[in-house]
Amino acid sequence: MRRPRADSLRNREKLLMAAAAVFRETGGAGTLEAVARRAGVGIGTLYRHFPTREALFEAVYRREIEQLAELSRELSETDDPVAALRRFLHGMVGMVATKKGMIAALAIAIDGTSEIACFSFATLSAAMERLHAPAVASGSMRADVSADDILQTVVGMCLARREEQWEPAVIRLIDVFVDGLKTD
Amino acid sequence: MRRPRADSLRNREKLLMAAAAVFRETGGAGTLEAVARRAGVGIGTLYRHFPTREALFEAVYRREIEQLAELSRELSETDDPVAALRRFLHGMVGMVATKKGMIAALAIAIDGTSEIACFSFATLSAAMERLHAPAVASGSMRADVSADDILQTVVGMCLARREEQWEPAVIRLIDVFVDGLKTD
DNA sequence: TTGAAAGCGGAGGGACCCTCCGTATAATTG
DNA sequence: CAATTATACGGAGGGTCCCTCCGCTTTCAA
Repeated sequence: MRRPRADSLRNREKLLMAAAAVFRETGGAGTLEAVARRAGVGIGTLYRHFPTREALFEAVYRREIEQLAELSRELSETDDPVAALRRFLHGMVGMVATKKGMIAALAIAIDGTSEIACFSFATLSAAMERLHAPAVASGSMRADVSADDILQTVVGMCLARREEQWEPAVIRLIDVFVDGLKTD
Repeated sequence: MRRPRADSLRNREKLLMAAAAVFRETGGAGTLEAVARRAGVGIGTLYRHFPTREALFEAVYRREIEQLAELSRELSETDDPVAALRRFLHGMVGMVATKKGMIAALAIAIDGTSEIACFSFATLSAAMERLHAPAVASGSMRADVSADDILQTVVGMCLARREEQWEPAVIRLIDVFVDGLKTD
């Protein structure tokens, strides 16, 4: 098993850079041809590296997803598990509001059916679980709502936004929701 | 100002029937060419009647949206405003889960930018407001979350679903959310 | 150095979108 | 019941994007 050719790695990297730029500018709607052009490679090369649009997307935003996982790891060491969960959700919203690509990454994680979208979802799901399980175990959070339920709710709140300054509203909604999750 | 030609009205109706069928079968992803073919008219005719895909969608699902508005009117005569709001949200989820087209109609109402999508959103927004205002006025619901916030949250919950049997989970989530909305 | 494995590029076929305009038909008028 | 005119019809065609396929090029192990 040879190691990958140098030009292959180079092109892969160029494609990721170009895709990040194009997706940022177009809100994820850019054409793959534009990405290939920008990367200075043929369209065929793009498709060889990333067989579907989603595969490219995910490769671009995998890092974003992993940042969320990282945040959950940090917060999981807190004393107050409900507060940690709340802070995680706030952080999630903040990242979605700030980083152009995150919303697209989440949409894929939730909607996508590709193997790769499943990975994203699993990562987020695990991140959520890490904070959810202690909260339930401590008895301060109701047990009939799963970590995935919460994840999908929060992503849904972010996806279904039309106005410009939506961040404060969603933060408030999350607080309401978490209030509802607390056992009396 | 003459009245519209008979063939025009006939074709419009045929197109709506065909579109409803095609969208039901494809989950809203069917092509406009397929709709025209099914209706037995030319593609040009379709575009004359419905200048954009969204316009056609909305025409098809306007009724669905209006059913929700109707439900809110019925419920607005209840004594317990919070319970009425909760029942409306449950009804909404039920309709989304049952009627194939509703989810698409909602997605358009929330995401769409067309004049016509705005109408859908306004209708739903008004329906929501009809139940929200009394609940807030009665003092049993917090005032810092708007009717639109709730609407978008619930639609988001429905949109961001991946599994098959999602209805019970979303019902539970709504209950949690409404619990959070109640003033202690 | 060299030859095969790996990778590259882009032409091209397919799907869909939407427009345009010559033709056809319904409504109106005399 | 023509003749006239406003409306509407249909689908060819141009544009965009998606994705595949295969002849050519480059890399790298031997």
